[in-house]
Amino acid sequence: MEHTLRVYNTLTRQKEPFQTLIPSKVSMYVCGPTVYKPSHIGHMVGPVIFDTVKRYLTYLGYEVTWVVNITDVDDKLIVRARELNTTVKDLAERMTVDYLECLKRLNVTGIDHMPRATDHIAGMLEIMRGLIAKDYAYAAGGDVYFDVLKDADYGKLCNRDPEQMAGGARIEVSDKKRNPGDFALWKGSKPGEPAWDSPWGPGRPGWHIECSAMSMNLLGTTLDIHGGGLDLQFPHHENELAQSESFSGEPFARTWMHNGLLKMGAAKMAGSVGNVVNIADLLQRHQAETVRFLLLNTHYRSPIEYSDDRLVEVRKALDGFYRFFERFERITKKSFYTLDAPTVRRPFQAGAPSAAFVTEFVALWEKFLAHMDDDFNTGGAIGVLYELLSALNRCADTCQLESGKAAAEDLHAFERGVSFLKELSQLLGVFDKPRAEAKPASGELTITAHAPAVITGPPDARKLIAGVKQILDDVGGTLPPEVYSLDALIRLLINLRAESRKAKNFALGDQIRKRLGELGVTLEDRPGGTIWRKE
RNA sequence: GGCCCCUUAGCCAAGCGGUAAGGCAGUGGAUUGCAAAUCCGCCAUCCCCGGUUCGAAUCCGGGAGGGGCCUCCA
Repeated sequence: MEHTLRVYNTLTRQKEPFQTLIPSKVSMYVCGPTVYKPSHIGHMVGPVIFDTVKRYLTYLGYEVTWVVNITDVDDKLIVRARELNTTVKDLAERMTVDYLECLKRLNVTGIDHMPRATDHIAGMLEIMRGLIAKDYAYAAGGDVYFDVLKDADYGKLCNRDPEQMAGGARIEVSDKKRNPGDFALWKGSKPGEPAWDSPWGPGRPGWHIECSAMSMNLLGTTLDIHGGGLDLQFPHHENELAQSESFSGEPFARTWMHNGLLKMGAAKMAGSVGNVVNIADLLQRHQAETVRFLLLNTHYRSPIEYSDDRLVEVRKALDGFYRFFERFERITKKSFYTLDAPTVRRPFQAGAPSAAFVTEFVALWEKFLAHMDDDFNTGGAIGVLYELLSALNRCADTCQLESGKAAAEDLHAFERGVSFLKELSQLLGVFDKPRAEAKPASGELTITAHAPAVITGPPDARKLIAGVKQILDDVGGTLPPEVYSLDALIRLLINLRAESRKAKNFALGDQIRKRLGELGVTLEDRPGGTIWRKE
C-alpha cells in the first residue's frame, strides 16, 4: 500500500508507521459505555473519532472490523436499577437503545459488532481458568484476582510500578487481595445481585475482563488498534492488557489510541464531576452535524473545548458550506448530498494543460490527505476543507458560473473541485444529507372565492404563511383563489419586489425585503434571480 | 506523593527544526440602487528565563500557570 499513515501509539509514546498484523486488514476495538444512564456528549467523542478513523482506513484500502462493547453488568447498573425499581436487564436494555440512537444521530455508522458483556461470560471464565492455571490469578473467598506482581511487565502502558502502588491509599481495600494493585476478575455475588455460575461460586465479572474476552473472541488474540478515552488508560486498559497477554502469551494490541476528553471551562466533563450535557437535550438545540464537526475540529488526542457558544460558532462556519451546496445546485441542478465521489484513495494527476483551478483543487485535496496521514489530524484537515470551499466559491465567482454564460470547461473544473469536496466530506462523515431543519416548512394557504382563507400545516409553518400573507395583503392587493405553498407566496412577493425595483420604486422593494426579514426570511439577489432562505 | 500531558491572536484551533493553516468575532475594499451572499486585504512571533543550532512555536534545562490519571468515568 502506497501511503505513509503514521499513528501515535500510547504504548511507545510516539508516532509509528501504521502496519497491520494481516496485510490490508484492520481489527479495531474501542471501549464502549456502561449502560446505566443516558449518554452525554463525552460518550460520543470516541465513537465519532474512531468512526472517522475507520472511514479513513477504509479509504486507504483496508478492510476494517470494528468492535464496540456494551457493558451491561456492573456495580453501577445494580445500584441504578435498584433506584429505579427495575431490573439490571431492563435498565441496560433501555440505556443501550439510547446509546444506539445517539450514535445514529451523530452518523457513527462503522461499528461492525456491539457485543454485550453478559453474552460472553463463558469466554471470561475461560480466561480466568487459564490465568489461574498459569498462576497469574488466584481465587479468594468467591472472588478471583489478578496478581500484578506475577506479571513481569505490568504497568508498561501507563508507566506504573506495581511495587509502588501500595503507597496509594485510594486503591480499593480488600483483605482478600495479595497486593494492593491486584484487581478483580470475578466478584462473588451477594444475594439479589445478578449472578452466573463459576468454578468459584456464583458471581459476576470484574470490570476489565469483559473487554479481553470480547475482543479476543471477535477479533483474535492480537488487535491492530485498541482505542478508548484517555481516562480509561489506567487502570482499565493497563489491566486489560496485563490479563490478556498473560493469558494468551501474545501481544494484545499493536497500537493503543487514546482520545482526549471533553472539557467545559477548566474541568473535564464526566458523571463524577456532575457537569454532563445529555445528548438528547443537546440535540434539541443543535444540529447533530454541528456536534460531530466540533468533535473533529480538535485533534483527537487533545482535550476538546465544549460550550454552547462554541457550537454556535461552529454552526456559523458550517453555514458557509450549506450555502455553497445550494449554490452548487443552482449552477449544476445537482444535489451535493447525493453526489458520487471516489471512496478509495488513488493517485490523481491534474493532467496538463489543466485549468488553474483544477491544479489548486488537487493541491488542497492532497494537503487534506496529508493531514489525515499524520495521525488522523482532522483539525488540520478541516482547515483545508475551508480553503477548498473558498477556492470553489472563487471559481464560481471568477468564471461567472451563475450567470448562465459559463464556459463548459470552467464548469467542468468546478465540478471536479466539488467532487473533491464530496470525497473529503465523506471521510469526515459530514454533508451526506441535507440538514433536517433545512427542509422547507410545509403548509398551505387555500383561498376560495367566497370563504375565509384557510391555512394548514404545523404551527411554525402556519405562522410563517400567515406572516407572508399579511405582507401580501398590505402591499399586493387580493390573491386569486388558489392553493398556495409557502414558496409560491414568497415568490409572489419576490416578483412584486422585482417589478417595483424595475420601476425604480426601491422603497416598496426594500419594505418587502425588510418585512420578510422580520419573519426570518432572507432575500439574496443573484445573477440568476432572487432566492430566499429561511433562517 | 507517583505517572502522564498542556500553555499559539479577543475566542476556538493546526503546527513535530527552516522562518506562524483555518474558523468565529473585528476591520478595510471589490460587488450591490441599498442589502444579503461571495471574493480579496488587514488583524499573533507562539507563558517566562537560559541553552543547543546557521536557524526553534517546534529540541534540552529551569521557572510560572493549567489539566488528566492513580477510586467510577468515554
